[in-house]
Amino acid sequence: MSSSRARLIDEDGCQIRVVHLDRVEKARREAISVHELDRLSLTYKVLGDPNRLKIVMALRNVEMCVCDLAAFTGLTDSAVSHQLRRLKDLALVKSRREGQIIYYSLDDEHVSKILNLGLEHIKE
Amino acid sequence: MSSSRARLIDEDGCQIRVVHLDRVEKARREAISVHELDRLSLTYKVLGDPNRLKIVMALRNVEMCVCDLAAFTGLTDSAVSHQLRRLKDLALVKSRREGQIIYYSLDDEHVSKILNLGLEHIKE
DNA sequence: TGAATATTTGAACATTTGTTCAAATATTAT
DNA sequence: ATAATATTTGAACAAATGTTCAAATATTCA
Repeated sequence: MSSSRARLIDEDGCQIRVVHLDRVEKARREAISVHELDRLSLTYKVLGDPNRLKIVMALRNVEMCVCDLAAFTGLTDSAVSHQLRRLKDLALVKSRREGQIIYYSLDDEHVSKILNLGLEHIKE
Repeated sequence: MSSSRARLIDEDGCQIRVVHLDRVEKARREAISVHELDRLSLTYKVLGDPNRLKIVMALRNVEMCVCDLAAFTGLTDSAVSHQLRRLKDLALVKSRREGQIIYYSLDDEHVSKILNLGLEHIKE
């Protein structure tokens, strides 16, 4: 029997109930760092809003500026700009300036791959 | 020149400023449905919380029960159960009962692929 | 049956989030 | 310079979110 019921003392010294001690320890050993976990969850979170996702989906096909995205989403320029900043902070989109206009596009191939996998998943 | 500045009348009949009309129309043509957009954003949103993500990451390797996940995450059983329900509602995890214990695991290959891509992305 | 364990549920609360509005910045054209 | 356009910024507010707590289910074991 590879996993059996057990008890475990956690960081605070409190005894906590555990069913499969070996599994919990394995999970702890293989866990990513808190920093990576936070970064990864922020990455998904930023895709987890319909309007931001709509923006990102649009950028799969073409480079667009704030005005374009505002027209497409029905949001104000300001709202789009706020959302683009969050997307850029997490390296999901990048931008380049051409005169007054700033063009946004997806940051790299990972982003469109994540979107495609998500689409496949919901279409089952 | 494939795209030039233009104006556009939106659904409300309001004139809205647009820089690249052709791009906006292309984005509109190629947009997924509102239903799909909502479902997709919910899928990412559910991964967008550190504790839920920690749960999902743990389930990449082993099947675990609520107690195991509570021990691993440091959350109460109740909190884990609430989060698992959300994950299950969006088909990110599935469960099977064995006596009193309910074992949770990832729903399908898409989920671990999305996690791997996300990890690759943040590690650049 | 009744006690013990594992999990779920719903309401309540504090925190976080997305949008709006007004004002600021940056670039181009006159 | 000044005006016009494109975008950004910060504060404020309503709405959504995650956790807690207490109580309810579900299953097993004696």
